[in-house]
Amino acid sequence: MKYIKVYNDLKQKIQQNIYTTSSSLQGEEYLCELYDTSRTTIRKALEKLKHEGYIHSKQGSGIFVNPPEFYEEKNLRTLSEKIEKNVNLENVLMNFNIIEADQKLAEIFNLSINTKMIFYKRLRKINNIPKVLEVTYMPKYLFKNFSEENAKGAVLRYIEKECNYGISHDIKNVTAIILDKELSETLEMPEGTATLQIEHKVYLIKSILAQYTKEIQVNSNIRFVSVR
Amino acid sequence: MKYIKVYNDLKQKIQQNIYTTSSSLQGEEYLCELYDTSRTTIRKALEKLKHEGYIHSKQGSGIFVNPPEFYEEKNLRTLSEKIEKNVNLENVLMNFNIIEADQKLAEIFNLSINTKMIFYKRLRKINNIPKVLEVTYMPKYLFKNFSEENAKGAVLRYIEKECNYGISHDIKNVTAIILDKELSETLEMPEGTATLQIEHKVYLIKSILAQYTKEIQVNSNIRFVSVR
DNA sequence: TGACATTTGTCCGTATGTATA
DNA sequence: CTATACATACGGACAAATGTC
Repeated sequence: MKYIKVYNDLKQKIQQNIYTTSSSLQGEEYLCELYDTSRTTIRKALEKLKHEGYIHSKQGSGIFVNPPEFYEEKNLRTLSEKIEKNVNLENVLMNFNIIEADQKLAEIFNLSINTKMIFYKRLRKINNIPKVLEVTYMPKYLFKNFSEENAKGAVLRYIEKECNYGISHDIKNVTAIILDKELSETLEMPEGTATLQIEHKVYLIKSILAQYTKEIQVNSNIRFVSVR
Repeated sequence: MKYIKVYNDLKQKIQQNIYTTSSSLQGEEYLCELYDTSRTTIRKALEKLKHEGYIHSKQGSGIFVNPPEFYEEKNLRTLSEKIEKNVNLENVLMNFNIIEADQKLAEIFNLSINTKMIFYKRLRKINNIPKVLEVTYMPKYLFKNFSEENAKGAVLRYIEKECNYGISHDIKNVTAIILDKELSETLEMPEGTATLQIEHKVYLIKSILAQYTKEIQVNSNIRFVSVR
């Protein structure tokens, strides 16, 4: 796929700051010659970069690179994709079980009651400091071979690479909660601290709900970008 | 613009539930004939609908309509765009002033210290119940005629329609806070309640920061959709 | 299992419209 | 006013995935 190659190459150049912020990208005609393709292909690559917040273009003027804050938080990234290379991410598995769906779970997943579900609870530590407490449910029939070992690793990566499922969307529901005694102990924070609770619904293509997660993040703020 | 017409028409049909969820959209060839256009134009309209979460397509298979939760919260909408028609939104202006930027504000807006800024604080009530407390800063030079009256209305609408500026992105930073005495009184909630504090940065095209807002929302959760 | 038609995805060339400098 | 650069639109060809017989 030619346009993906162009897209990847331009993205890399942008991330390496080869283009200074707001500087122009020498024009579509030039890029056609540089990559030896048609304008259609170049525009498709630019479209993708635009959609992900890397660039914007203006008729009659040119193509401009956006500052990093425009694109860094726009797409769904896993915790392991977010953190830098030199920090240590550890997932402490606190619970792992195959359970049967109760009414609430069945409704969330749009499955019948008593459907077999994978359940796990884990504490994610960065450089040995607790950061996220996660409770996750996944339908067993979609992930027949999912093991404790998988639950300790990068689960979204598992879904994509091992199972070959295409992840489509993640719907996040954010609320504020106050840490009770139990939570404050596991998260090593004072009781009464205000934290963010995030409910995730990870969907595969064709609207299949693959994962329902409730997580509590300590000491953190979330950043989102909406496009008008 | 032909593709916008196709886009609008299909969007309207989707929102009116003319297509049942996950049902197919009769195919590109069919749509070409229906709207009397080329496949390029149809595909451009479909691309836009895809980006906004209304549909997804699969090679060899077809075009499918997504359930409402996929698209309803994906784009930047103002409070007045979100609420239903029959509820009463009232903005109580608590403060309005022209101030000079201190160091922190100057840094946020990337302007020099003492630049003239519009400042206002307002309480947004829905059916007479306090919902959002907002503190907003906007550079005076961008909005020369901005008045108290404008601050009582729909400000994003003012930016777009009255000033003719194009809004590009909104970057939200969400944190959890606990209501102190003063906040709890204005928001009519018990002291100590956990709430969401959202910092907005509304950018125009070319990365110009038009508005910086800090808002506190009571009794609410925020929903976001990330695309993988 | 294999062959086939269908449907979306990719790519090219070309022409014209429109905002900007 | 003019040249430039992006935006829109058309038509055609082939590739790749899917569903069906």
